Amino acid sequence: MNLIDQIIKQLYCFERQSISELSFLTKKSVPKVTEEVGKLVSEGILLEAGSAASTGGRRAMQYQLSVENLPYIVTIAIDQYFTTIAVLNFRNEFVVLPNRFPTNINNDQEAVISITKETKKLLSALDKNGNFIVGVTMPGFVDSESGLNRSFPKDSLCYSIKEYFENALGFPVQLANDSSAIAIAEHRFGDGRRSQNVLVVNLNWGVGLGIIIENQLYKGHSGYAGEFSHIPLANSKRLCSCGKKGCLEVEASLSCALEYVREFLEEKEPSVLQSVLAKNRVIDLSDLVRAFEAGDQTAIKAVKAITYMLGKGLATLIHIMNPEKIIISGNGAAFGRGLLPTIQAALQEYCIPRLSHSTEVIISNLAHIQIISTACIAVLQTNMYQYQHK
Amino acid sequence: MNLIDQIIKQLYCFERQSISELSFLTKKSVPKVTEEVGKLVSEGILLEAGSAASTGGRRAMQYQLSVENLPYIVTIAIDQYFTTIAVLNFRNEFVVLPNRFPTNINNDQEAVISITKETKKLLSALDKNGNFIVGVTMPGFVDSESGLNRSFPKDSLCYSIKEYFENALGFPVQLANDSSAIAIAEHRFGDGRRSQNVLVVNLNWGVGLGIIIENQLYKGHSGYAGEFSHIPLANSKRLCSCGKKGCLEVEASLSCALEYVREFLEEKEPSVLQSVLAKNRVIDLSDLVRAFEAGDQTAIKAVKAITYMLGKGLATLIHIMNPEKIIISGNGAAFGRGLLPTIQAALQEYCIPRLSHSTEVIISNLAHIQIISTACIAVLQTNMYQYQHK
DNA sequence: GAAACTTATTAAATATTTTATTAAGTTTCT
DNA sequence: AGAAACTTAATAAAATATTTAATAAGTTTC
Repeated sequence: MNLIDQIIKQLYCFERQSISELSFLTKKSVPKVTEEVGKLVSEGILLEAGSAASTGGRRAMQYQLSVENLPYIVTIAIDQYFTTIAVLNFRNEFVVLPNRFPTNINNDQEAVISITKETKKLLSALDKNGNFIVGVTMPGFVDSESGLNRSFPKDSLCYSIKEYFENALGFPVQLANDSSAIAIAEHRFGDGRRSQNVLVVNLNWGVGLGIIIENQLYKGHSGYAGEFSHIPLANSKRLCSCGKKGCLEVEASLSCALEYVREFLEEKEPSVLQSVLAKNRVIDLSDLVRAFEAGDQTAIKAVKAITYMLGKGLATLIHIMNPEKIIISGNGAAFGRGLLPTIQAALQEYCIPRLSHSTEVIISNLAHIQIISTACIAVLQTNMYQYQHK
Repeated sequence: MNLIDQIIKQLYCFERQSISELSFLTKKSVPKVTEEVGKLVSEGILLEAGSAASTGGRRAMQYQLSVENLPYIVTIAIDQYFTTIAVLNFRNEFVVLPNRFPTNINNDQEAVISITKETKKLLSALDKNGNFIVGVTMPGFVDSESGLNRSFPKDSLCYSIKEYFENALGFPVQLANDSSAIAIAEHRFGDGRRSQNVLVVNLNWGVGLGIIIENQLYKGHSGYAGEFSHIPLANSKRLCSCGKKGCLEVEASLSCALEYVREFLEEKEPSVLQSVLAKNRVIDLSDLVRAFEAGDQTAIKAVKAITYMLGKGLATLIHIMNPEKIIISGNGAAFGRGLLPTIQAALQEYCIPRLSHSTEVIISNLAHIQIISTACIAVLQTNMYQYQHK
């Protein structure tokens, strides 16, 4: 990774920075950074952005990216049941607002084809002289380098999905696991910004984990680190899709919360959700969030149940990793700070106080986290050096 | 850490290396390394050690440390019930053979005083013009940088134990947690030598964990990473010293194995250990190891019980960390490869196959691991630059 | 409002790395 | 067996980057 690439990426994450800040961030000397920034300014990729606030001496010139001369970022965020497409610029501003539509990843071929169609439709409406980069995030054993999702059989379109999208769309594609991407985004743009060691939980239909160590995503030996979903947690009889019993995923995921709600409603518990169920025949996540925020006892009971088990899982994480922060992100973060009391109760029960006290648990407040995180990996995994001469 | 310091430490770990190997290890250029090695040779700290085996071209000159011009390493390895003292040179050869004597760390003052006495006795018999470095390893929440063991109250001699030993002995002292030190030693001298990401389990009276990521000990936010002992593991009623139930420590430690043996023998199970108990009134670890190796069913039952629970704990580690290798080290490694079948059985039950298959579990075969590891941290934590001018 | 103090920028000196060259030892082919 | 071709190590020269010092541009204090 060369210096120009690094400078562009730092400015993508931090918007406006001075030479000396960039020198610190890239660990290169001031004269060297000055030289490279000069080049980028003369090529129209960087802009002078006024002088920085006073720190007691001569004020530093700040620089920012010139979004006009950089490509648009097409984001394709795939989860178990939905896909969201959007287009952003290098300031993370929406060029095309998010479009969310149902896709079942278990119907892999069908899902990929409909995603391709939607994306093409969107791109044809836009014109940027083909200056696009594409980011794709999805669950599974994803290998970013090779662009493969090894959770699918080799003949599935989802297996060599990077290659598939590159051929179908005609632009460079970057692929990442959804939880890994969210971890990176929370560390760059969210509450993890000032921390070197952060764990980010992707509370979603499953429960993912991204591990940031020394400001970098920890991938493990074969790229599968963070398989939090399937750690043995409870002596329950609930069977997991992986074939084992007592996995965290079947005790602490959003799917699990919705299932609890379904059970409770079947048992005729009084709840505002009874009327929603009657009307829509189904309870979805936003229904549950609204009921939870409104103080509905059934909703609270279901959410508390998964949150407590999540907390028990976090206790194990804290003991092993001693992280500075744990950020609860993903769709489940929509429940907000109301999750914290139950998590803290579980930590109190399962953690050595000295350890739980040195880790801060935070609920993410980043909006559109799946899209932002997809844009983030699109940029960070692309070699920006190539844009020097355009 | 400057280059001279790095070169000395690399040669401590790898014995004999050529310029180009050192250049690779230190990530510095060949001319620079050549210059520094030249200095060290002229000062008598390095010796030319013949040319390397042929690799198809001109043979490289190898260099090694000149132990005569480097200090002796005094190692003080403290565990829950025993302390072992030894003296080594920079080739990890014994200058004074290990001396193991009982010390109860819970009687902190008494233990420290008796260790000091033994060490002084040993040093006075030796003469190296006061050219010693001292390493101390012990269990607890140890902070190597400040030299404090925060598991003890502030007025205990064990709290500011580095300072205490430095004053009492008059030589620089390096302090580390026992499991952290063992992890570093297994990574430098043991089966973890060729791996970047290794987990080392210190199977002892408790169960410690040292995490090596990218060839470095991972310490976590406040230095307490690897508190494997107290992760919630079982729904058992056995109470842990930490006040919680179901901790790994009370299900998978050597203390636990000995307790099982005691119970089994009380229940009059036939065993070779019955006669040992009758003779010595107590069963110690070496008795259990001998019985286990001899195929004694009671010994095997006790060891299998803790090993299975350890395996369950390892499953969690593998899911989260996806390590290349897990090395079972510490006193428990004395049971040898006989531990593996039970561990593998537990992994099969609690791990996703894709993950367990990508991690290799190994039983350590390093002799004197606690002493070697103590020497290792004594050297690696000392700034070797100072020895350039002596 | 000048003097003392900070900090950014630029210039010069120093240090390091890269590249090219030369030396030394292996292998291969006749 | 012995020379030619091939590797790799060690050294020298050139290119590059960093450190240090000097200067410029603001702030704060008295």
